[in-house]
Amino acid sequence: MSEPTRQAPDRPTLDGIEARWNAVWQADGVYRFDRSSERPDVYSIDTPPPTVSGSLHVGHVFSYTHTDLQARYMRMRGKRVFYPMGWDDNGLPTERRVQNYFGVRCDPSQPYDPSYAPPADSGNLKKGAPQVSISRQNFVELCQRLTVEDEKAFEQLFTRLGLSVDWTHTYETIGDRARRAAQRGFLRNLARGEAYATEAPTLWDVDYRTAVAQAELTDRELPGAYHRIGFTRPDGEKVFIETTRPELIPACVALVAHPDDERYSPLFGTTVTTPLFGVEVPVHAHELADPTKGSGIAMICTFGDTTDVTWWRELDLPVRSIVARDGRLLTTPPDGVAPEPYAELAGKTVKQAQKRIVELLADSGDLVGEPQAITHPVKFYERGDRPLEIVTSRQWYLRNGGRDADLRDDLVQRGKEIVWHPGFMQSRYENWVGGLNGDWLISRQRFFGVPFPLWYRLDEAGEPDYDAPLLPDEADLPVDPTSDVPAGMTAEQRDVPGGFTADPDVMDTWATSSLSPQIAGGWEDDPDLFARVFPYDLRPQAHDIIRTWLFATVVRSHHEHGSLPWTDAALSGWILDPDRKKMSKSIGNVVTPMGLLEQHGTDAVRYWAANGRLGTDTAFDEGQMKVGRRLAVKLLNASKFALAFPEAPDGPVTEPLDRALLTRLADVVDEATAAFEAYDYTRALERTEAFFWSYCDDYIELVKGRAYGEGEAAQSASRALRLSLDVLLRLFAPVLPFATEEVWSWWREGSVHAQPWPGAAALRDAGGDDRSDPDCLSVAADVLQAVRRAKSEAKVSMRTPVTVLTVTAPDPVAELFALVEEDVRNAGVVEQVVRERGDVLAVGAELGEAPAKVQRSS
RNA sequence: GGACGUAUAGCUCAGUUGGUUAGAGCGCACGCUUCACACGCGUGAGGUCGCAGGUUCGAGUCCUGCUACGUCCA
Repeated sequence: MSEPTRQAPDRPTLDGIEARWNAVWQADGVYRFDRSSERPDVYSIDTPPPTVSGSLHVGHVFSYTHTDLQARYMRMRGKRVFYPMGWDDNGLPTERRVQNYFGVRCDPSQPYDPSYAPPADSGNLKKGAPQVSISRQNFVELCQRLTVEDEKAFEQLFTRLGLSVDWTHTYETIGDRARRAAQRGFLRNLARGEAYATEAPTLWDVDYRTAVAQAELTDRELPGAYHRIGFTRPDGEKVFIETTRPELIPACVALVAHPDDERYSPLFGTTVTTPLFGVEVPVHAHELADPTKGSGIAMICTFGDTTDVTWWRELDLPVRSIVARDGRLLTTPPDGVAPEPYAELAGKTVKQAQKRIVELLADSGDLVGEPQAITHPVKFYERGDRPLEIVTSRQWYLRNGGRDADLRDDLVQRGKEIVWHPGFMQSRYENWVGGLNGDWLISRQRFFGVPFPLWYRLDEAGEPDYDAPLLPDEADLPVDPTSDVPAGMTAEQRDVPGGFTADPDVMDTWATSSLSPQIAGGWEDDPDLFARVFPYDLRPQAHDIIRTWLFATVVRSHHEHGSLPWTDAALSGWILDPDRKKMSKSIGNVVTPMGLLEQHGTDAVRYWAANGRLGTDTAFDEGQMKVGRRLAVKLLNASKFALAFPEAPDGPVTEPLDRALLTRLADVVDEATAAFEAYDYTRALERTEAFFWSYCDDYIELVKGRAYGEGEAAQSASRALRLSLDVLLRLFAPVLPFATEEVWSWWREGSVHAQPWPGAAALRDAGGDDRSDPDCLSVAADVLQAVRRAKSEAKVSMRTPVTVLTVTAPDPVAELFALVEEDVRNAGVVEQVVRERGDVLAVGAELGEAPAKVQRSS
């Protein structure tokens, strides 16, 4: 540890302050978790693991600062803070990046090659370069290799931001511990019947070629067109439907209208024939058919949208699939569909097929009139580029209340048990849980993720037996079923009849990150640690992922532990650009977090972040950072002043002005403490800051003359200055960790961040209990302000003497003024004071000669 | 269409359980080299509290309706 300078420097500065104190904090382990702490003394934080592929942006700086403010407060309150950090390097973004960087492609059918080395020209590959197939485990190793670099950069930024994270507690969502936890969690879900696999129509991204979950959907408005198309009744009459997806006519399995729709009720139970393809399909009634939409009768296809799935299931219709997993039409038509004209559609993309089929319909006369252009919401995977299709596939699900009212009620109840900051975020949670329409689809047909730890026996025909999967022992986790072999089998039996095959899927990223409390806390790996931190105290995160990360974490904990994962959830808002839109990429790219920290200083950026209340979207405002920097600089300078006077021997604070100051500060301590207890760090800062500015502008000016003097009055000033500074530094420490530590080192031992949070009692004792005293400070400030106004209006220097100051006041105010008259005379350069009685406070000032201008000595 | 949130000075925001004349910072204007600070200090101007009703002795604050914006969900 570097030796503190033990006195204020001549010219205090913020330059270089971050690197200096970070080094000291790290060396001293100021933020290290004391794992001998018992649970009641611990404050544990379920830190969000940021996605590693990509870069941190201003929004991270914002919300991670919020968490750190609370962590620092709790630490000063005497809590042993468990503040780990995780990296979410598992998932699609990393996968894509590794493919491009190393020129590789994951092929789970490849065996693991322990000696594999990526191409030498990694990182400089041309676009479209051929990709080498490698095993999943090799691919995972490359992912880990690449993300290590990013994680270093992230740690550097977070350190520079002053996060009081314990960097000895980190994890990666693709790391061994996380994979072990995710697989163990899954196996236990499976054993309890909370996880199950089933073959069903599933929303499918044709580019990523994976199933996606409800939570990952987003609606986008797209242009489309209603095509009015005739179906033929047995008697030759036409029935017209209107559809935006005419290309699905070969997938049509029925028509449907509302049961009360008299236009179509005569058709219920009859059949019609599809145009072009000549398939006979039934006409059904169903409440979900909207009589006001289009012609009021719709075609049901397998599958155009989720309503089709509902109709197909409830009306017990056959499957006639035409869209393959790559988004192209299947090469052979479904049963019963005429080979012509299907043949020329086979292999086309959905879009190409639509164009051609519309031409065919127009030629055949089945298309009536011009297509009517509309815009309508279309479901996309949130990362996807093309609309989702629905394909039938075998997928793993985790019960989350989407198909089970009792479980849903339990999870809603869990939501009520969480203390939400701010409270209204609870309704976001309830809306989401109430709107679930299926269980959580957790399998993904991807590679870089946690594999499902399962194998299936193959029968003599090579068909897998899904009903009795082969499971690994928990002690062997994590496993990669594509490389590891189930007990009692040999590698030679892989993928041969009578042998076994691996489950090919990986888990959704959320299925791992939803175990972040378990992973960070050493669930099962380190039961001693886990017992000291779980359930956690705080889940901080942004409000947009309540439906994903927050809800998923609650589900996992509910199933596994029968409890909440944490007691409190703090939801940060968004960063808005100056036009009040969500921070755009262009601004986000120009303004890098590190650049901001370097330009304004960390404390300044934290000050801006601290001004954003939980749950409130906040404008990106460099002006606020400049204000924050001024505050930090001011703190250095005011501290230098307060410490400029010799430390008085222990003794009472005697002067009324000093006693008033301490009493007022006691009120601020109470308010700031109450605010932090309610996770309202913004109010705590606001109160502290307002006090501090009047401290500088009024109190210091008033006390200055006396402090430069000698005797008991000067000693009272010195004691009050040091006592108040000591408290102010601790109040500011969570927001301005660097500036406060700097000042602390000038005159105190240890780190300010290891000090107890200030209490009001000591200040009240020192300030005395005379209830009328505290107001003398505001009377002094009022009179001083009037003196300044007189000088300002006369446009003269503040050093201009006041020859006669007339103070008119009612008796109670006059008595207060009498207590501080000497301090006011000093501060205002007043020669003579005349007191008069009056109903309201009024001040008159006769100004003397302005002092000669002096050359400023430097 | 539903849920939630927001609307106060040119800008960013406070305003607690209703209670004197609605506050702060930034910006602006005018000044001041002042012995902690020119990365400073002082003073000042600036508001129909989104709109319309209602409750009340009294409404920025409570109730109802409406409008605009944002987010999420259909």
